Amino acid sequence: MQTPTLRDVADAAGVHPATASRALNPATRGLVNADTARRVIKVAESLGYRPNPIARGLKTAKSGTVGLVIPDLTNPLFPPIVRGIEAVLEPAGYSGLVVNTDNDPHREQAQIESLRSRQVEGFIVATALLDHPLLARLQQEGVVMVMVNRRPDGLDVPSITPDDATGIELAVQHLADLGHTRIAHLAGPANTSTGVVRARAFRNAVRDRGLDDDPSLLATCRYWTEDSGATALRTLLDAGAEFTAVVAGNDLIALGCYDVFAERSIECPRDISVVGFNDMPFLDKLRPPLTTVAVPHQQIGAEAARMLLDAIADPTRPSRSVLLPLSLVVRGSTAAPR
Amino acid sequence: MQTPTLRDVADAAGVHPATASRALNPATRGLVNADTARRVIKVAESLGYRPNPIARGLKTAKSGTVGLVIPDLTNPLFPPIVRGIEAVLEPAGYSGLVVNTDNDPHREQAQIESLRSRQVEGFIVATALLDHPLLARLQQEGVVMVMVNRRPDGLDVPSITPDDATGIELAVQHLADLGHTRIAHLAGPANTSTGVVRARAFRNAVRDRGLDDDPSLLATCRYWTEDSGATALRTLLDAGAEFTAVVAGNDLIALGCYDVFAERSIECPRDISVVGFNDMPFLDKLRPPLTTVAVPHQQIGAEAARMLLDAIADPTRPSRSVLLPLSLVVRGSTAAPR
DNA sequence: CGCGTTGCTGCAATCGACTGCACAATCCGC
DNA sequence: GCGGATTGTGCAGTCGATTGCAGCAACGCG
Repeated sequence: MQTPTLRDVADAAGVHPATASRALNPATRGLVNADTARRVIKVAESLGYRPNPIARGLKTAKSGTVGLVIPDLTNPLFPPIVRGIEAVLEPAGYSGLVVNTDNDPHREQAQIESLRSRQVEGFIVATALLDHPLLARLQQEGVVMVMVNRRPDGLDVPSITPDDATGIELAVQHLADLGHTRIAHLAGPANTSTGVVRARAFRNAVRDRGLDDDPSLLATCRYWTEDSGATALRTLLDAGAEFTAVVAGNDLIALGCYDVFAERSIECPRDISVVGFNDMPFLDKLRPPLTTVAVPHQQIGAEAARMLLDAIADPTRPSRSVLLPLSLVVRGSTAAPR
Repeated sequence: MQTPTLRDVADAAGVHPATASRALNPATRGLVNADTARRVIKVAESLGYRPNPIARGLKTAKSGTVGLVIPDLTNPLFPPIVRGIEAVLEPAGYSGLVVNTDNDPHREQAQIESLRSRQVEGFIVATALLDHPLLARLQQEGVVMVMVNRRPDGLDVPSITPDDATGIELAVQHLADLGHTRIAHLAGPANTSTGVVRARAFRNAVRDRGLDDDPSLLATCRYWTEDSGATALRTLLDAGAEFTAVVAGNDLIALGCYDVFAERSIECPRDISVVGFNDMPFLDKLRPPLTTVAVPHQQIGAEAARMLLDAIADPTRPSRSVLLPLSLVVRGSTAAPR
């Protein structure tokens, strides 16, 4: 016999399947005589009974799965988030279905449709752009979801994001402490909330400290990539901007700076200091090791999963947004200006 | 109305649900009048009908999901493999459920049990140790699975692995061409097939080329980690072994070497050359950039998924094993010996 | 004209678990 | 010792799609 069914358990325990079902379900166990329940449970165990989630899902319209929508799993940012999510999902009896959108709206839509037809009970979305009609629609349809890392405009959705503003402040403060006064910022894409939030935080931080707040020290990257970072830095340099330090929108952009440094034999940190953002793995192996803002990715994932489970349990619960605190990891890419 | 059901489609098309079902299923469409089928399909489309995989799964005992068992998603080795897998699974209408085992046999067992109760139709396993009783048991029970990256002993399971032997040969050949004659090997753990295969390949390659085949030039790492790599290299160095190049069991072990170089002010590649294995991301950003053997991870994943789908379609199909070709990426960590 | 095919469609059961409702058994108080 | 309340269980229908079997119509052939 393959995996025993509820009926097998009921027969073996000498009760009706309905009774067995109630005995096995903690929520309805109270309806059953305690002795009977115990007996059923024992029989179920000895038979190695495992409820079939498919059958259960058919009746209850619950699948025990949630969709994880991320741009690209091979971006080192996301694996820790996914692990954090699964760490919470698993003990709750849920699993996550991961899909990659490559930031392509069509792909995203198709993937989300596919997940919905798979009856996922909710979504954790890491692909939110500032303006995101698809998510707005889902939201309207009452689909449960939680945003991580990004926060879309005008959408009342729970979100977990790092405290970008404070992170940027840490970076700027560190550079200011070292004596830098002309600090450039290579901002992330303007259509991502992360990009604009960090850029705004940068200007505020610079102003608050009375450092040079010069628009010519700001360049915006088209994508969150090394190449875009390199391009942005070249633009700044070619325009003749003068600065002794760079706050990069994220680590990949900072890596792009390293490429430009090599091209133009600029020495880091002697000529220019650089601070990244995210603390990707292996940054300490770079030469020089990259100073960066550490983001608790795993914790972000865990928090998001918890929030999603809450929302699934009670969809009327008002949406909260959580900002997670960051810290600066000082390594070798920052030093006092010459 | 929420998502329409088959019954809705049937009603709208004026046919019996059974007919609608047959019309919508390509495999049974032949049983239905072509006109009727066309009509049903059109109605289904206009209603936005999406079959409910849960209900379908209940009847057909198929879930459209497969389990992906990996040690740790945050290890940069795995994300590309997972993407490769999903790229193949998705168009076939399957999704992958990812679990992390952290190489803990208990956790692995629990995870696999959980996946089985979720009715996955097969497994892609990346955690295989050389001796793996659990997998042997599953195999006996007729569970469909495919192994990636590792090949367990005495288990007749399809597997996709990089052609480790050839990869190691490429590395050794490259070093020999540069003029190295005393080459050390920091082998991966002895309980992993990858570890022993590469170590064996190393000895053969060295012998074949008439280089020094000295047992004192071999150290085995306990784990596939930076720390283990560093420890192994220190052991070799402390024992007074003389060599001008190191072939590391993988990139992480090679990174461990970098740490030791920094500790003992050994200059790479001037004093010692290093070759890694896997071509993890961002290796080109190291100083010096790491020469390594590139493994087509995404392709490995894709191939594994294809094989698994084949095996699901026809479980009697004999198990094949595929070796994927590798290439050497020469960067800055190798040079001629002084 | 009658009988047997063929082709298409409908009926109803099924997968495994859940659940509203009815009914039986027990218990209580009076 | 009887009516009514309180448990505890069983019955049967349900979720949505699939499928073996039966039935019906049209058609061909003798």
